[in-house]
Amino acid sequence: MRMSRLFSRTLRQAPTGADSKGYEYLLRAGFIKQLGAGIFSALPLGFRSLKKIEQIIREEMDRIGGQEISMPVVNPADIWKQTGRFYSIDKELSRFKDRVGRDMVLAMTHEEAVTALAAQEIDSYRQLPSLVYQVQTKWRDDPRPRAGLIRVREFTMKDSYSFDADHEGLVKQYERHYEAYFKIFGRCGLSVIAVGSDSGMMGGSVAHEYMYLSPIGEDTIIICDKCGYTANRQIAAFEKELFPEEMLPLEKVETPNTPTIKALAEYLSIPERKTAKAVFLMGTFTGEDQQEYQKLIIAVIRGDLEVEEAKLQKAVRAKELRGAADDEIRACSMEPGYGSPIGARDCIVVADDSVVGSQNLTAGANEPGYHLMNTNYGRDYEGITADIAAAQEGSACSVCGMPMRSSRGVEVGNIFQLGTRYSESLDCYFQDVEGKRKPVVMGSYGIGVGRLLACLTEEYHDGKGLKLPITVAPYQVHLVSLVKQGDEPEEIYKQLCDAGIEVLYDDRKDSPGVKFTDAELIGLPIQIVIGKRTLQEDAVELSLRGDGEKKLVPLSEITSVVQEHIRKLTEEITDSMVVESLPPSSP
RNA sequence: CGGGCUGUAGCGCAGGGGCUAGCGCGCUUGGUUCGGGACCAAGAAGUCGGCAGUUCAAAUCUGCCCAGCCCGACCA
Repeated sequence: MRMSRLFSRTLRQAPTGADSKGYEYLLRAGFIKQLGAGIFSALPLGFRSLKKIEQIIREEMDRIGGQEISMPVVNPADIWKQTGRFYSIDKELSRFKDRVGRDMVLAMTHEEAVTALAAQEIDSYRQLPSLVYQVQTKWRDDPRPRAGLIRVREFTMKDSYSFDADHEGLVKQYERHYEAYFKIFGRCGLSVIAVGSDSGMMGGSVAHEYMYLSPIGEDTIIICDKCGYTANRQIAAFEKELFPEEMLPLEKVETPNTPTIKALAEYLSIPERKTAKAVFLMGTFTGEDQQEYQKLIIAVIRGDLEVEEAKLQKAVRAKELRGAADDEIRACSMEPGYGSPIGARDCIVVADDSVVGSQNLTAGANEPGYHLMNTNYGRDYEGITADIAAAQEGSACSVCGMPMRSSRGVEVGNIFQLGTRYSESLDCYFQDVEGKRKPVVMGSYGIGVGRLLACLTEEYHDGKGLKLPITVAPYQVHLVSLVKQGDEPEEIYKQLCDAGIEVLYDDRKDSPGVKFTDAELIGLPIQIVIGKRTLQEDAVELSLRGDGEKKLVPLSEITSVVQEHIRKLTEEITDSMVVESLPPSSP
């Protein structure tokens, strides 16, 4: 491609709002352009990178037996009603009516569509196992898009769906994906870790997320360096130290101006672990009649711990949680800042293991300025008991007991064992060897293509611009011509193209400085400079992005030398690839 | 959805009741230059986010709306 003809251009200054370096360079190098909040166009350079990522994904999906298909972005709402997600998902799912008034949705994922499709195609065990995938646009009306391509509303996703006759089959396909994903990310040059995750709105039991560890990530990952346990904090287990004691009688004490655990512990001179904290949330539930209703939830946890809302939401099976307002708390006979489940009414009490296993905790008296000492679960109040505590930096690993660390991560892929939830509700059944009708056992597997590119640009840049790995860079070679006369540049360009090498050829009439700066900004892995000086020696200058080392290459050897570099650079990526297998004891 | 900030030329910004709305970069034309964001000259380009109001007069003041960004809520 000639740069004089390139549709996009580079920007000297980043548009405002480009807060991360990766995003800034994507914009400045002319890879992407924003159209609206969380809505982006891919320009030629960005589009080429995205295509390369997709190609890698296709190859690895094909390798594990995937067959590519394409499913519609617009779905009739019926199938979403049948699985219940039309009702259970909030505004993130965009709905509209067609001209006849039929309910339609913009697919945010394709479990419904693929299950409806499989229901028509699959009727015998002989057709199983099966695996289909697509690279398709998704729309999710995220309440707050941000961070460039990391969190957008419209995006491209590779989603695959496995169909099996039984759970063992599903596990096999799941394992294959588990490894294939490491190959995909590895070939792109991104190191990720797989962590156990919450299955969220997908339902199902086992799920993993692939995390690119970075401070810009919005997920918190808990990692045990000792034994290798990793999990999203939303489900991360940890060992809680309990403090069992003989129960003592309740005692009401005056505790002015102590609405927080910290203030209370200081006022009474007791450690925070001797207190019970009440966290009030309003949960949205769907009743048996499909009607939504709200109910206050009081989560009780030991004062030295924090509530993990995802765990809590799971424990109470709420569709949604939000912080409760003060008057909503008072409506249930409790007092914000001095609250406890003792004396509460019309609400759901959830007690963390920590308050079940530790006695004589100081909790609110539901009266401003007063607390109760020696409250005890079971004697003074009851409710659902569960682990609803958030693991933190330093929490003890539930497997080996060592202190764990926490890290931020970006979720670039996920895999779910769905089971039969979708096949049952959409009537996707097959006949087994014995002629018995059974629901197909399904798995669902996603990779965010744009998000992956965003992570790659976060990982691969320096002060001057991008330096994407050769496997995903839009072109392999940046050919910079500094000479105004002679046919050499055109000949070299043609020669490289004819050899099947991907070349971005800077044939513009700009000054050398402009060309060098743009070459660094776009950051293609191999850079070739043709100058008067080099031509006098019948050579060009070749350098690799990042190492700054320049060497002269004779004109006659350019193609072979470039091919050798491409081979080596590609090899370096594949050599450093680490493919892990699904740990046998995984959740 | 709550809180905050910002909308003026392609990008980055200045101007903040008064007469033809500016600057840098970019763009166009001509010339010079030619290995690290060159120089000279001449140009093109903005209904100042929208609507309404106040005023003799609004980019400027007020209200409403829209859009984008940041924090939070939220989120496969």
